[in-house]
Amino acid sequence: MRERILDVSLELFNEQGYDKTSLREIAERLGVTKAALYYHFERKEDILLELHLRMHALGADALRELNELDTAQARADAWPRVLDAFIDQLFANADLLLLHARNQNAFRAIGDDERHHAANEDIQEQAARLLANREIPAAQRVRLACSLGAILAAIGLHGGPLADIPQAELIEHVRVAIRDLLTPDGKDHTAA
Amino acid sequence: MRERILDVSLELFNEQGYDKTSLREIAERLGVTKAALYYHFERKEDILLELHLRMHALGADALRELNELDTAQARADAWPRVLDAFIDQLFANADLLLLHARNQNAFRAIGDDERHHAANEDIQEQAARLLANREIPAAQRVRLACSLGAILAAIGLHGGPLADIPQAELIEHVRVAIRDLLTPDGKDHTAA
DNA sequence: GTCTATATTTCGATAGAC
DNA sequence: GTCTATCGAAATATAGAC
Repeated sequence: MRERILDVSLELFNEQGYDKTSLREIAERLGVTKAALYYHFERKEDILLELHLRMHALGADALRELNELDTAQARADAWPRVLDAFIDQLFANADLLLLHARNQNAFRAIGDDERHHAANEDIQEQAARLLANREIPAAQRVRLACSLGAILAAIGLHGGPLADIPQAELIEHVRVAIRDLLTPDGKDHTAA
Repeated sequence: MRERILDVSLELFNEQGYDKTSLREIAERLGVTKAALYYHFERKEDILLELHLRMHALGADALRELNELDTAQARADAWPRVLDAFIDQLFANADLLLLHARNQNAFRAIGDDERHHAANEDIQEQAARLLANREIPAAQRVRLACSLGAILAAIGLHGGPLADIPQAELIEHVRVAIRDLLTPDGKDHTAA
């Protein structure tokens, strides 16, 4: 049941947003009453928190690999490879990603919560630390940031204007595009 | 006064999100009462709508230029140039962009509103139409989508992990990166 | 585990004086 | 144009029976 609540909540949060989704709606779609939800989750925030932890688990492995590398340059160099493997995983969990992209504000409010900062290292914090690392050339840091945004945009727009493109094909396009983005090619951009 | 309300609202919406920002807070920060706001805006939604119209105005010119081109291929070809000029404008209005990125749900709710669809063509719809155009090769459409996401990410992260990079430098990095992203370079990605 | 009922709070919005 | 005061709705959350 706890699982069904999380599934339905994720659906509704993505459709209408966290704030505009009431517990009554979640309960209705589940065929139960509002009060029943409180048996499984103490507060509404806890539902969102649990969904957040799932995304945290998603990237934990990949980012751990990055952090085990010694030098900052080595981490930057490894990024393309890690990112490439990452893309599949991100697309496979598009709904979790969209939840975060579309409800940044709601998650920020949770950030001040106890358990969030307490227990485990957040994936977002790890990514932020990498992007903030001044030992990496600024140009490369910007490209890293752009690559994340690019992937997220592709996933988000796959439900919209890019809906006609089969996912497998879309992923391949993204993969190649990201590789172009992350590998400066010294092309003459000043044109003729 | 109407201007001050919009300024403060934009601030608060970006800090806490549209839904979690109450009219009471906006009024408090302005040193007036809630009721005073209702003299300038009939509904809370209207504040958000007005902010939306400002972003619409932002891109209207650039996108009009695109739509005046005849063939779909011509529009795709012109995109890099338009986008390049666009980037400056987007960075100059970062707060408006972040508002939209961080409150997608709130804006979607407004989309069903009367005046929004009635009067003018929305910039987002125009961009969506371009991205959905099947006359453009899928690979290129994906790259267009990615470029938008990349720019947005750079702007969003400039307030965070990339804060130490001067804006002028950041913009230049983005400009070059986007150019790499939009021009497939036939590099051998299969590596050695 | 789920229910009915209700407490509590907060918000958007209105009425009318100044 | 701004105020005080209040309405009505909706949401989170709780209490206690089954």
